Order: sequence, then C-alpha cells, then structure tokens
Amino acid sequence: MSEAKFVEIPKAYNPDSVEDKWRSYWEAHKLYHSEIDRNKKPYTIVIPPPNVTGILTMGHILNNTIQDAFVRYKRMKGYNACWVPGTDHASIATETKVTDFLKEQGINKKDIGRDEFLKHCWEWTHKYGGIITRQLRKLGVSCDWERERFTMDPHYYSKVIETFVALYKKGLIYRGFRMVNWCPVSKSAISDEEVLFRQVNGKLWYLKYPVKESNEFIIVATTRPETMLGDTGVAVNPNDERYKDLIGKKVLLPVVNREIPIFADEYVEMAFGTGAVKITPAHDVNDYEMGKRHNLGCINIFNPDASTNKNVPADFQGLDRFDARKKVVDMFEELGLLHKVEDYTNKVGYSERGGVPIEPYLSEQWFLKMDELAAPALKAVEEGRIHFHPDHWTKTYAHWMKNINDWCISRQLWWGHRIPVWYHKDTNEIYCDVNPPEDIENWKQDEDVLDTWSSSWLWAHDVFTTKEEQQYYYPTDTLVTAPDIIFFWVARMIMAGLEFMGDIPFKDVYFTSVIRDMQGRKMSKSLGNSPDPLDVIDEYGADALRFSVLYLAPLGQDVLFSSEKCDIGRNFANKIWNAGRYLLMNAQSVELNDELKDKHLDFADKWIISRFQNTLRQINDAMDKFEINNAVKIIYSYVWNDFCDWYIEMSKSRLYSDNENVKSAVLTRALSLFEDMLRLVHPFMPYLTEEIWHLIKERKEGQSISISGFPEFNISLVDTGAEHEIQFVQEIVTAIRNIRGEMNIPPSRVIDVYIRGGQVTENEKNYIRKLGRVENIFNDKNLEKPKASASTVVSGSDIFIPLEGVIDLEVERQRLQKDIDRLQGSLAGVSKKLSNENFVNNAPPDVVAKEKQKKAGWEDKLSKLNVMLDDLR
RNA sequence: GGGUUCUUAGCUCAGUUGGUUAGAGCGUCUGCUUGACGUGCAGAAGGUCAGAGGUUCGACUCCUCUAGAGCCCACCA
Repeated sequence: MSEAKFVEIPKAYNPDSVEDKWRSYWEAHKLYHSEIDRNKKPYTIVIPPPNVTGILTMGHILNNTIQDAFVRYKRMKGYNACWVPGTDHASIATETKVTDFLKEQGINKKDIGRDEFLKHCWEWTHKYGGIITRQLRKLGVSCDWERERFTMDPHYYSKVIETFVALYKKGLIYRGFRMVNWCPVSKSAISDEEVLFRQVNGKLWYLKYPVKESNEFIIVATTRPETMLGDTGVAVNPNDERYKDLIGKKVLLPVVNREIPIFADEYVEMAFGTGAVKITPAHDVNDYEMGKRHNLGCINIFNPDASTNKNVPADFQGLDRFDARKKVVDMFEELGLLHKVEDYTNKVGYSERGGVPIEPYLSEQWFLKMDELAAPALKAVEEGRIHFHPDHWTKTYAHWMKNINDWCISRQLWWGHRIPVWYHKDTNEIYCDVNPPEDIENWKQDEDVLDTWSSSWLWAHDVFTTKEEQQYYYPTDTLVTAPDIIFFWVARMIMAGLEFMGDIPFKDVYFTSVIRDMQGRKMSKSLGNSPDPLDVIDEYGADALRFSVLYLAPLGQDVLFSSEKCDIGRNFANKIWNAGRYLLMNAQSVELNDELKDKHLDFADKWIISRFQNTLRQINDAMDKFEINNAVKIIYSYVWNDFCDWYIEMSKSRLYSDNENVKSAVLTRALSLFEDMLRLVHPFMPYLTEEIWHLIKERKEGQSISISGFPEFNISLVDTGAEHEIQFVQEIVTAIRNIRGEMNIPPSRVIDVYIRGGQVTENEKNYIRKLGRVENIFNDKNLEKPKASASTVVSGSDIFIPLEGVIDLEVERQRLQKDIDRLQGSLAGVSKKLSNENFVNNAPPDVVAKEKQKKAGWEDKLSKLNVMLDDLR
C-alpha cells in the first residue's frame, strides 16, 4: 500500500495496452473454448461467416458485438457458451478477385486451366483469409477459435457434396434448360436473389418494322433495341382495334431481313408504348414464355460475355451489347426506320457481384425444387418454433416463402464445391454420387460449382463435426444477422436444418440494424462514407465502439453513425474507470474488511443495493426480450446517475469521517457493489471491466471476470423504504442546487437551510449538508421564515435559504412565479379530469384515487408557493 | 403496383398492455481548479408528439384517411 501505487492509476482510461493484453490472456487460457459438458446447458451461436477475403465493416462490428454480448452474458449466467467462428469461401466474389488479379499479370484464367487456377485461389485465401478474423479479434469477441471453420474445409466440403447427392437421389435436384440471370462479368448464372434492381435513366426507342406485302409499318417500343437482332415475332393485344387487321401478317425484320409473325397475346398492354411489342424469346423472360406459347423460334444472339455472336449479321458480330445497341439504332436511323426516341426511367437488374446489368440467358443449369423444402420452413416460423426479432420480419419471410421459385444452384465457376455429377462420354448417362464412377475414364465431370449459399445453408449443423457434438450443440440458440440476407441465408438454413437434421437450426433470429451515415445513406465503398472500424478502435478503443454501437442501435431501426458518436462509449468507459480509480485510491488509506461488508448500513447503502437489484432485473428482462439497446441504456443510467452521481458522492461524507469501522465498511461495500456492477457491464465492455476487475485485487492466473458469474436477482434486497428516503434527500438537494443556480450563488459560498415540516433525521441532514454545500440545517414544524430568503416547497416541507445581501427579489419572484405557473397548468388538467363525472365513474378506482392525491398535493404546494410569493411583495 | 417500417426537443433517438408535470445523449446558455473523472460536476432553456378525422371518461399510445421518408418484393416492352 504505497504512495507509488496511488499514482499508478492514470486519470484517463487508456484502452491501447489494456485490450491487447487481455485478448492474449483470454486466448492463452482458452477461456472461450467449449467442450461437451452434460452438466451444463449449451448456449450456441454460429457466426454469420464473412467472406474469407473480405475486410471488417461497421456492419460486422454491430453484428458481432451483439453476438458477443449475448454469448458473454449467457456464459456468465452459467451456460456452456459456444460461439463458432468461421469464414465463407464466397465462390463468385473470390473468383472475381483472383481472376482480376491474374489478369493484371497478363494471365488468363482459361489458359492456365482449372487446377492451376484453384491453386491461385487457395493461395489468395491463405494470404487474405486471416485478415477479417484478426480484425474481428480486436473487437474482443469471445469466439471459440479452436472451432474456426471454413466452408471449403475438407469435412465441410464433403458434407456439401453429400447433401447434393442426397437431394438429387430424393429427386429434388434437376437439370434444366432455362432462362436464367446471366452475369456477363463472371460469365455465370446467378440466382434471383443475386440480382439487384436499380433505377436507370434510359431511353425508349420506337422502331418501325415494315409489314410484309404492304406499305404499312408497325411501330414497336423497346428499351433494348439491340435485341431486335434476335426478334422472332411482334405481339399485340387481341382487343386492340389499331392492329386487328395486322394479326396473322408478317413483318420483314429490318437489318436481319427475317420474316417474323405478328400475333395476339393478352399479355400485351395496349396503353404502353405503341401497344405492339417486339418479341425476343432468347433474351427476355416474358418473351421466352410468349415464344413458347406461340411456337416462335428462339435465337440466341449473345456470347457468354454478352457480346454478339454469329447468329447476327456479319457486321454486327463480336460487338459488346451496348455497342451493338448504338449500331442498331444508327442503322435504323439511316434506314429512316427510327420513329422517335423518348427519355425513359425503368428498373434494370444488375448482377450483385459483377455490377453490370444481367442478361436473361438460356442455358443448362441445375435447380433445386423449393416447394417441398419451403413448406415446413414456413411452418416453423409461423408456429413460433423460431422467433424473429423484431417480429415483423415474419411477414416478409412468409411472403417470400409462399412465392418462392426453384433455386438455380449451379455456377459456371471453378472456386467452390464442384457438382458431383458425371456424364458418360458415349451414352450421356448421368451418374451422381459422392465418389466418382469407377471407370472414370469413360466419364466426364460436370464443370460447374455450387452456389455459395448452397454450402452456407448447412452452416448451423455442419460446423459440428461429430454426431455427439451435433446432438449437444444443435439446435443453436440465437442467430444474429442482417436482414438483407433473410432469403439468401436465414430461410435456407431453416430449410436445411429441418430437412437434414429434422429440427430447426436456431430458436431466435436477431435481425440487426443497418448502419448508415449521418445523412441516412447506406455505408458503401464508392461513397467512401464508411469509417474504417480499425481506425475507430484505434481512436476510441474497442469497448467504446462496442458500447456506442449498441447504445445507438435499437432493435429494428436503422442507425445513423459517425465515429464521433463513439464519444458516448469513450466517456462512459472513462466514467467507470474513474469510479474505480476513486475507490482504489481510497483503498490505499482505508483498510478493506470483508466482515464489515454488511455492517453499518444506512439508507443510502440500502437504496443503492435496492437500485442494483432493480437494475439487474431490468437487464435480465431486456436481454430475454432481445432488447440489448435497452439493457445498455439501463446500465448506463445506473452507473452514471445512481452509482456515480449519488452513491459515490454520498459515500464521501462517511469515507472522510473519523470512524475507522464505518470507513472500512463503506469502502468494502462500495467496492463489492462496484465489482457487481462491472459484471453487469462486462458483456458489453469486456476489456475495461476485465482490467479493473484485476486491479481490484490479485486474481489467480486464468481467472477472468468473464467466467466469474453474473449477479443473481434477490428480491429480499429490494427496499422501497430506502428508495423513498433517498428520493426525499435528492429532492431537497436538487431544490437547493436549483436555487443556487438561479441565484448565481457559487458553490464556494456556504449557506444555511431551514426546513419547515416533518422531522429530518441526522443522517439525512448529513447528506444534505454534503451534497448541497450547506452549513446549518434548521428543522421544525413551526419555523419562522428567515428574512430575505429564497424559498420553495419539497415533499410538503417548506424550504428557506437565507440570502441576506445576495438575494435579488425580482429574480426570486420570477422563480416562484415560474413554479406557480407550471403547477397551475398541471392542476387545471387534473381538476378538469376530476370534475368530469364520466371519468370518476368509469376510470378504475385506483386511477381516480391517484388523480385525487395528485390534485391535493399540488393544491397544497400551490397555496404555499403563493404565500411565499406574497411575502416578497 | 404489392408489402413493410417510420415521422416525438436544434440533432440522433427512448416512451413497455391507453391514465407521467412526455424522457435520454449530443448541441446551446449559466456557474464551478467541489479531496475519481473538464472524456467532469451543478443548474437552465428547448416539444400543439407530421396533419385531419374517429373510438374512449381519457390518445404520443388504438382505428381510418392525408402528406412525407426508408427498406423489401414484383416480368409492363
């Protein structure tokens, strides 16, 4: 207990060294590794695996902070908490990056071949794969890193293949020649969910098609004139009088000189454009359907990269689709067949990855039938076996599940799980199994890989590698994820869980907020409006970032974020730090004695103990309801307002007294309460709390606040009497401070206070003196009002503060008048209510009684204030 | 076009099943080297709860409509 240690505690909390220290401590002691333990209930979370080559975003910060808060909370509550981390191979995203990287070096993917390319992918994965998990660690997440998984791990890989084979053999997977969303950049099909629609300011071109054997033209409107090269018909509405005579006739398609029919179909809207539609079955979903209905030809005019192919006239071949568009339009203009051009805004589907408009494209793909899988998955949520938080996502989910289309699961890529299907070289027979056919030389394996999501949909169960583990840890408890992958991932995981495990994959799904910038725009690379989380951690500390983000992110609402908002968390961390500093500094001179922890209790102690219990109850309640943001606010207010502003301040009057036993008791108790408080804070601010917890006393190697248990609610410690007593003291102190403030009386000037009313205990007086900077307190039922004093009314007592020579009567009058005005307003309201017979007769008696009580109290106060005001005249 | 969420203090947001004198943080103003903290302490100002109807004894809260914002879904060329 030397002076030296005194100065060892810095004035401001500095997270830098602290965070690294405890992170390595936790990892070295494997504190967050979980093994099957039949004596404990498991609490399991699987991380939404980030893209292996990605970097940490603010979205990840929020998402993982929430998971960590849940996991730490449950771990402290005695659950066998297991948080499985990992990354996703992100087939298309990674392949795009590697392809681009190779291209920069002049290497073409096709030239080096599949095996060589995959080597590069693995190299890339190993090089960049660790980045995001390292970044995640800085946040202080309590993942079980020994369980880290990757969706291309050998075990996981084989599970994906097994799953494909099982579904194929069950008849749920089929191969079909279909129109799919084609991404010309990755040259692969993508699923409906990977198409993003954007408003595009484009044009509507009106093209004149000459009708055969006549001088007439039929004018069609199109947003994509280049597709006319593949037109095989022109459609009109059967009820359209304008075109009645043309139905059945032929058009001589300009440029390509092909004869195509004019036909009628209900689909055509008469009001749009000219009411006549050019039909390109190979490059438009609707046209494809119509083509089938009317037996039209189907001419594919594009190569996989969306350049024009040999099915178009020679001088149009090999053009990019946008160049082809220009050339077609020019040609029409030259021929005098361009009727007009209008500005037109419409929605165009873009490839999520490629960032270019998708091309509806006919190709052979693998599909997974969804009906059979979706039905039970919908039921699980509708029946409440799985809960969504916030609940309204259930509706969105149900809507999607009821309108679901088959899932295109094949991708024309190499990085991923290769489809376990072989075609016989001679007979074209299909073979599907986990192992290749024995006479492999006669077979050729399908070139495609599976959609990333058709591997990650197994995540909730296949991260566990043995039957025993699956039995113990599955179903997992809580899934925390962003709402934008509800269809990509959440829905499909539910399907997979029910199909392959016969049980739901998780009980609760917490949909996080979307983090936006202060203008409400989504964080994005191109806008450059996303702060780098690592910079924020460097500047504010991980705890501050975690706390701020939780504080700002209510369940179900988007969050407007900028890094300055982390002031909240940093200031809070500093506040806790200094509360600890105060107690520990006093522990230098005051002896701690555990035997006195429950001795010399006064109402302030009983009050804070009671407040702690109520806070604990509220936190438990909020956490159970998945209202983390609420839990955080409750803690904040307890720590700052109750513990620091009042309890610590009150403790001073006794800590600086002469009674050694009292001092000992007060400090021991305060430290114990402080330690309990740290436990409440720990799930949200793990580093800071761990640091102070170790400063409080020497701990054994391997001990940690994170496994020290969570306080348990004890109703017998709730003390309403003490809470009322404190309230009285607080009101008087606040009234005194208010007068000081309004009268501009500096704290350095001590004052006396006269309390006319019920008896004030010595104990209460002590606190009032200390907190109000009061010298003498006079208390009696029949006190005379001292001359030239400021006055007010608190809890039925009249308060007078003599201010001879200082008081400004005009200011005092205004102050009282303000109170009176406010009271009269309230009183008018309650009087009106009580004079309404309907209210008195219909409202519940306790409500009426409460109103009457209010009224009586206010009337009393009002008349007293009026007397005081009169006194000043 | 369908669905969904939202509109409360200058800003960002709380407000649980209808009954409060409508709250917090930031910002603003005033005072303060108060024996943990100026990343702090004390005090103050600031709101017709988007608008209009309705239900009710009583509406920020429930219902309808209107206006505005966000998100998701949808094949109008």
